[in-house]
Amino acid sequence: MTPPMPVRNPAPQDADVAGRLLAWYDAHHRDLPWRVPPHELARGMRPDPYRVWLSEVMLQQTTVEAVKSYFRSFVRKWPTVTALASASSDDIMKAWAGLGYYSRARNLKACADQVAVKGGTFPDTEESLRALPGIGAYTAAAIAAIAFDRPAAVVDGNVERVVTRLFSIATPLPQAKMEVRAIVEGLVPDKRPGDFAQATMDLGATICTPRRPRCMLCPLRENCSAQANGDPEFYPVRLAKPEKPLRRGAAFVAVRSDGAVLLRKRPEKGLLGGMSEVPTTGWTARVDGATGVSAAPFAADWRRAGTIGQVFTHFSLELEVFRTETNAPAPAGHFWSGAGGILGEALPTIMKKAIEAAIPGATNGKLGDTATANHLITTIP
DNA sequence: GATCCGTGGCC
DNA sequence: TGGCCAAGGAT
Repeated sequence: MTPPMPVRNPAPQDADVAGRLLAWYDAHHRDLPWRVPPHELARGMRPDPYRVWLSEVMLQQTTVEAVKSYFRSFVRKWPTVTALASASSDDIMKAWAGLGYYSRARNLKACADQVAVKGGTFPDTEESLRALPGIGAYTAAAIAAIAFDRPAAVVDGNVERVVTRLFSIATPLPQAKMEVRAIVEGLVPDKRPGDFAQATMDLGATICTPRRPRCMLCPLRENCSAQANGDPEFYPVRLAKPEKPLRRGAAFVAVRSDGAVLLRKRPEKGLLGGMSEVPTTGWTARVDGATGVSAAPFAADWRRAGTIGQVFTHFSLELEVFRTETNAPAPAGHFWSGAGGILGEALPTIMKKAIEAAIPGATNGKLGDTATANHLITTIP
């Protein structure tokens, strides 16, 4: 595919892009649990930096819908950054389980600790925020703009899409990032920079969507180069992604008569770092080390319970699940989950799937039926 | 700069 | 149905 012929239209930087976006935001902003809407800001209300920070970290590469319930749960459990700092890493990992990218939870705790030591007050500049664990260029700019009213250039995936369309930027991402940033820096208004950032992201989420953008409803359509060219969906151009290799392994679900499940903790760093898991074979390669019951944590009457799968960021995984019942003490490095089941444990989704395959109903609906149906592989050779 | 890091919804 | 993508960060 080739980019459409550029069409001359009023240059976006000469239009009052920020003014139009803010007016649109006043009328069409989304109501979100962590957001202070424009009419309350106008009455002098200020966002709580803790809630802004928490929501921004949760929203990294994660959809708004997935974040909502986790955000509510976190602020109910830990209303302030000091309260969060007082929590154990273990409790934070448990509360984060299912949201993904678990290094975020570890960095969340590290960041809360640092802020708590300084009296529980977040720094209020982009640079000082950027120095905290888990806060990169995007998150620092977002907190600075939204919580502290600083004219920071907030560039996320939404903004990249809006800007590459507005200016017909055919340079592939992520190569075009610097160009996009420079443009945004020129667009940020002195007043209401936080609302401007949120307005741009809301526009990207509801109007300037990846597929089938609703250009007829867009406040910027008159100045959008891609719209004038007739193919906004062409942008942004992205580099092709490498295909995901398939890895295989086996998972062992040992069930005690009181319903407890044998677990162990994964290393702090790396894939699913710091989370719990049922014992498994290795699965760092396509066929990794010991296979089948020879890799079980102890000899027992292991019965096949099915095969589960999950697609991770850079590989796909299939695990053959084995189950046994035993009341033996936990082997070294292992522990029995709380009697009655595994609810509340820091289990990533793939591990909940494994347990669900071995003990139907064990995850008590915390693993969606749809997800279970989509990933349970019933045809076993 | 390239690679590693989850999950769920969408068409 | 599977590829795409979402308010990215760390190394």
